Amino acid sequence: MATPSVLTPQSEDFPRWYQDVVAKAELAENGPVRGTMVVRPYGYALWERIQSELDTRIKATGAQNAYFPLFIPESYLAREAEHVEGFSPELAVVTFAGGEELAEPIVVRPTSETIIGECMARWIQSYRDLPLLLNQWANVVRWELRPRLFLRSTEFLWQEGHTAHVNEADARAFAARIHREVYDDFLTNVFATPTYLGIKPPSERFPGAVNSTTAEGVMLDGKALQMVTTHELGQNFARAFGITFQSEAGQAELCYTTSWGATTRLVGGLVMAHGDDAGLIVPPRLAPIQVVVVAVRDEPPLNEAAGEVARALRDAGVRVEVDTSRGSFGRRVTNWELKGVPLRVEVGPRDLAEGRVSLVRRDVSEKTTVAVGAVTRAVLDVLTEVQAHLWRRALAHRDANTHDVTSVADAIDAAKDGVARVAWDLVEGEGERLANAQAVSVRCLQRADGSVPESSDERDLVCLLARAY
RNA sequence: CGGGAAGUAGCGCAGCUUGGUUAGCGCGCCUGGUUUGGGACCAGGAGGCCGCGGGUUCGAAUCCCGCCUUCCCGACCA
Repeated sequence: MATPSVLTPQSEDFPRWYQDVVAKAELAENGPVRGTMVVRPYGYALWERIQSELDTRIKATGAQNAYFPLFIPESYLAREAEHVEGFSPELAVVTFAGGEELAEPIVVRPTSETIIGECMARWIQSYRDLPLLLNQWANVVRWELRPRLFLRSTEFLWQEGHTAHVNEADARAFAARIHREVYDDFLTNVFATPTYLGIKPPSERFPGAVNSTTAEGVMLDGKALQMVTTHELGQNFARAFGITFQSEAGQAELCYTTSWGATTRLVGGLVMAHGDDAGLIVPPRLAPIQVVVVAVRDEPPLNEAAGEVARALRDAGVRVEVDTSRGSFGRRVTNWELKGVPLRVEVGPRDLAEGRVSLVRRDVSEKTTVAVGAVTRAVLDVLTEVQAHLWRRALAHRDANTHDVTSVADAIDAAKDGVARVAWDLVEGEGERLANAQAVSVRCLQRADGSVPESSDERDLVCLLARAY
């Protein structure tokens, strides 16, 4: 079963391979304005699955969805000094509308802390109104100099959570909960992507945050990708927007706020975390199509059998599709492999004669046969195994590409094609500058045991360095 | 935004150096037929402001200028 080469091989040119997958799996294409992206139906189906899984988890924490405007008065951003400084270079600003020059320029949201902060200030009166837990699904715009589909686009889709709390401990605990129960749980159990959980060094923090967490994935080429992030915003935005509450004791106090997000970048991460030279590989629990049933020939008995198998699987809760397209068998198979459907059920004349069907896993070149009556059980088992195998494989890849080192020079060297782990004390300051000069950055800080620190002031932290998307 | 490469049919490309009939090829697409267990074959067919704008010229895909877009490498970022 030699796999025909329809893509640039990863080993030949990884960025080219990535683009080929995005194009040939029909995930997305470039829009007419630089940096914009047309997300095609299959790419959007992947995003909808991501949305659905995250949204369920977000709501389980008590957060509620709402929607805030795309347009934000420029003056809002200016109220938080670091925030405006951080985002100014990538803002799209509307200065002309309705046929005339605007009195005050309007910013297209790069993120919504400011406009939501202004609402929070009005909505929160008393400690009884806290915590206030909001989330929105929206598009945002950050003018990108070097766009890449999904990984870095000028307009992208995301979820942004925004919360307000009575004190620092509550805010910190909630951000940590989101990091763990929403993001890490999703990345582990659905996305099958092991990450390094940690906090960002001060240099990489969100503009206006006092602390940012990250989950850094290790892609197949050894580069790191920030998959998700949470921020403790301290009282910075509360101060800027007057987000105050009356305490139990009757005192006016400033809230502590958080924000946290996951973006369409995850689709790019999916491609680069699990794909191979035949295309995308989607973990079963994420896959919009978990099983495709392919009749080997376009003949009534085969089509009927394929339809029956699909019906049984659908009844068992499997997301299944029957391939009813014309064209040669090989062509159709190749297309499903490009799209990364985790399991293919083939129904051919020989199968039918023997009362069985063939199962072909996408993650490994392995074909098995199973009696028609046992298909559902077998498919469920195989999907479970594929999910587990993708996790194990990605974990092994992450660990094999992570190297413990004891000097800045070795760290920079090891980070050229992988992740370097080294004491933060060695790197902080001059070492970080040296690394940055070589396109290597500090991806996150962890405690020595790999757990997530509460702040970068903790002693004896380690840092992970890598090249990053 | 700096350095490099490139824009010709849906995709990949040739043609440009040396301006001149009707702008070609492969894949894909449409029609008909034969096929079908890993990208099938035959025949017929459709599809082009040659990236956009300006200039030179009797005449521009081809020469000149400007702009836009894409890709690679850097600085900024989820």
